[in-house]
Amino acid sequence: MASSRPTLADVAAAAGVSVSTASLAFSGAGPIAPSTRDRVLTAAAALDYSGPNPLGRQLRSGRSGIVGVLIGDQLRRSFRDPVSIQMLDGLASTLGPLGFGVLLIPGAADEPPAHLDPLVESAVMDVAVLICGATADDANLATLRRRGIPVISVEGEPLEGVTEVGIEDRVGATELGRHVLGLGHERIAIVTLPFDWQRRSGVASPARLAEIRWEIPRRRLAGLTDAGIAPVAVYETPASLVEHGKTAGHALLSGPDRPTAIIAHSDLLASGVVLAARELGLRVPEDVSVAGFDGLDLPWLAPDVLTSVSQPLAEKGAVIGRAVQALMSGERPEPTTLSMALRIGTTTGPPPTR
Amino acid sequence: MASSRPTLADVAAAAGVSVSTASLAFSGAGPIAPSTRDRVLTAAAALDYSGPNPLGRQLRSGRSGIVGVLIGDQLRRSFRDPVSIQMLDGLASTLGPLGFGVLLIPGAADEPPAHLDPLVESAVMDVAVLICGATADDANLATLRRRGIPVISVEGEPLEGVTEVGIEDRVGATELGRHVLGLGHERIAIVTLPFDWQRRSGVASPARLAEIRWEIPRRRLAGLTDAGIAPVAVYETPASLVEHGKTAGHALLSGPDRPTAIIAHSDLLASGVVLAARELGLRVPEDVSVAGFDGLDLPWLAPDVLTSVSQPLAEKGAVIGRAVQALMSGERPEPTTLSMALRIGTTTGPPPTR
DNA sequence: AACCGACATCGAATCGATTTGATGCAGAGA
DNA sequence: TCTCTGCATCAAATCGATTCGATGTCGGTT
Repeated sequence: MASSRPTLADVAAAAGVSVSTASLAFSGAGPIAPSTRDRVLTAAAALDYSGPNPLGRQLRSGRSGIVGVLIGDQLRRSFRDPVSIQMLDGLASTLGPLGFGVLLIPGAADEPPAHLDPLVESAVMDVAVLICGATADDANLATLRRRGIPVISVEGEPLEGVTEVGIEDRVGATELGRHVLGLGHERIAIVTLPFDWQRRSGVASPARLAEIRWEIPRRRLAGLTDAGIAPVAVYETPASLVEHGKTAGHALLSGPDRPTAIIAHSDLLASGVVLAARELGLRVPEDVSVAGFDGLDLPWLAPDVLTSVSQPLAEKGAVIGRAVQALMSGERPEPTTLSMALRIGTTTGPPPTR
Repeated sequence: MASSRPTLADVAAAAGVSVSTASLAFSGAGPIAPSTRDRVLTAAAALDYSGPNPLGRQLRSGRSGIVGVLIGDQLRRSFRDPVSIQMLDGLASTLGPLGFGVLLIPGAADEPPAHLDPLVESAVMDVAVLICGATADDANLATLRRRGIPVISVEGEPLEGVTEVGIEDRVGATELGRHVLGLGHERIAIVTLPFDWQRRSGVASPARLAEIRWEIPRRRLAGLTDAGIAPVAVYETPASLVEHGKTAGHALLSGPDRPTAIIAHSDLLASGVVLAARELGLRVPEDVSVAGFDGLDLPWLAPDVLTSVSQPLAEKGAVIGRAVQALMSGERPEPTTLSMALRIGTTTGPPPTR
């Protein structure tokens, strides 16, 4: 009593009212005389009571106000990608004012995860957001379903009972591809996001290209094919990081018959390619054109601006936030697909005349 | 019953045992006959029961398994800094296996925050971590104290009842300063982290230098002073971002009597300075030396390696994780101060001979 | 045969709040 | 004066689990 923190019952006793009345004084849900409320609040202040314990409230209401965000990768890697960060910021900004908190659930260090994440199994959450392109055989997804937690999937494949939020990246890729083709390029190479857990690094064989597991590289490659691009090489990277783009750029630009244009599946990869080109003494875009994906502002490339396809990251976060809200009010929100916009920068131009 | 999810009581009824026995079957805390446990687990599987509801467990135990991390800034800005990310990754990696989740609590968009963050006020958490250098007058800190939530403060000022985790950045700054002085530099400029909520941009006046509110720039400046550096200019930036470093670099290196060395309070700022120097046609380190703080790997500067003072970011996260664990077992963990290590890269050298 | 201890199981209290339905009281209308 | 209405208040049930203390049963010891 003296040692532990005061409870609503203590406050009610001190104010000389019942627990229910004290509850009403805090929640305001129900009729209460102003004088009584004041008395309760005064007693609470005197006891240094900091408001109703959220645990009790949660048990009663069945709501925790927590949105679990499954990163599907280690934070270290995932959060070096501004794409994740900006979306998460948009999400947190939308959710915060609604009283929701974001619980980070990082992926396992071993890939594919051998054991289920204990947090997915046991953490309290009202809604889960898979921000990593979920697939149907995802073990985490199965667990969330069993627990009865509504799921929002970002850029994943369409799944039964899951709210989708996506971007038109296939269309965006096609636009980007058409832009590059329109400049007159014929020898075009592609630097892709990882195909699966293997996260290989190197030029992908036709066999490898036929077994792309993850949705995002598949869609973006398909979009480029739609544009009519027949790449001279498709280079797979282990993650969307500058250094992997650099490695790919060196590999693609060092050999004979180098491509005149390189299209990367992310701006981070593309910026690595630009850096590699510069290191090799190649001018961008005079000697080689480079295009990316996402539409980020990359200060270290300035004054160059990457040609890219912009996705509305903050809006993506906001859309997810609204979907969370809708799920909490018992609605089944519609799947949303956000459009992308071609951004022509300074890193693409006509191919060199030889 | 049929509509809502099954509870432990339903499982117990189906298995023909009491609720307490069913609880024992799941928790394993107490003697139970293997046959009985099997019966309960079978009944649970038949009912599609996914294990005890964490809300109920939490109310009883008073523990939520959630660690609140107060970012103290917008995610967007804060997470563009690899320092925060890597530390957060270390923290999440340590906490995850212990069954703790990380709840992100972003700072308000308006600065200083006019209203209290509702999450600080009401979110469930066992421990709060202030990763942004807390000051004594922090409103969030007061709220957390009132709620009786133990607080861990990273790189903040020493505060009553708060567990400190810090780095020896004052000492590190001194080592870095000695290194630069030892090379023979006399005209040294400093690019600092923001002094307070105002987040000004530009050369700081002596008056301004006397009223630094935030701990980190104050300590790092003090460390450089300890080394015997009397800077020709101290340039304050609004945030630790590449573009702000670039702005500062342009301002400091464009005028007459430019400094021969620039020391920045973060690697991100320092890398901006390097980029600015390159844009101005200055060679690093032949024309100007640049040093940073944190010891990050910045792929876009390669093959250059920034001279810097490394802090053990992953270890910092791990130390915080262990402090959380200690606080949960009722101990009062000792404050920890991690040491830094001078890393001499390729961006510092002797001053140009004129 | 009486007793004791170990062990499995159960009933009931507990955690801290919300919420429903009941109660009491005051003022208005007949 | 009696009743009816409306409002403030309260007692008790509820949310879903954990845990303490009690009960019952069985085997073994003296």
